[in-house]
Amino acid sequence: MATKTKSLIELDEGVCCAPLQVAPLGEDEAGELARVFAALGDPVRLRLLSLVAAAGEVCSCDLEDPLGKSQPTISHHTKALADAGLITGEKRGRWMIWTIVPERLKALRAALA
Amino acid sequence: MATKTKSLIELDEGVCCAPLQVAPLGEDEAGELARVFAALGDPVRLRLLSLVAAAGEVCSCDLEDPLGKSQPTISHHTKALADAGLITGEKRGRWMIWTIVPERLKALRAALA
DNA sequence: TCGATGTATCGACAAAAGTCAATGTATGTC
DNA sequence: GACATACATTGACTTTTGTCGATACATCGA
Repeated sequence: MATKTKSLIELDEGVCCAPLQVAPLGEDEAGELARVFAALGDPVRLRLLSLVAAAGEVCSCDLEDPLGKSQPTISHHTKALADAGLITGEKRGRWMIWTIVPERLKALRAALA
Repeated sequence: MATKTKSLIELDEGVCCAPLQVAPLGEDEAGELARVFAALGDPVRLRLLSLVAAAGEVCSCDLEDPLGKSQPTISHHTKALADAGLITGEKRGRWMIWTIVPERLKALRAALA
């Protein structure tokens, strides 16, 4: 396999980019970090994330009512959070079960240090 | 003065909202938190923030070259970060000097806990 | 006072994002 | 097999956002 370019994934392994304060972010690092923060930059997604985090695991169907959004919108937001690596989904029967990815949150905290 | 509605400012005083994991975010809290994260959700602003953080203080004029953006665009982004409370500006002569607000970053880390 | 410099604002525009109704696709139940 | 349920995808629309040129404002030096 070719040497993979450094990515945010490394954050999950504790390698982590230099915290903001230390050295100016490169364009690539900034781009990937920004994608994750952008995923948090929507109130509906933040509440969705906190619902998942607080409950441990939640299916999509149990998110519509508390968030007050349509089913396609919920699906849109879960996908956005999953693409950002903040939650992960497992299909269980007809239900899609979402869980948070704590390492990802940890990595974000590190980047803000 | 009337009793002010709870705001993210309180984060700066260590009061802080419950971390994501603990309890579902209210709509107001989510809205304010999302505004801050949205400010971080752009690669140019992230690099701008890291430049300010790494240098301690920077004037707007010294941001155009490293970021490769026009002066109005820099002004636009500094305003966005300042509105989010992540940086603060002080006018010194003809220069606008920007500094990070470390308590704000600390508050964000706490919210992600 | 005049010209140069550093920022902010305005106006315009293209691109991206949030939302939902309609429809498609699995999965489970009778 | 037929129907119901949970979720994803598509298409369309509106709003927001990032960008820059032009312009206005403030400050300093000559």
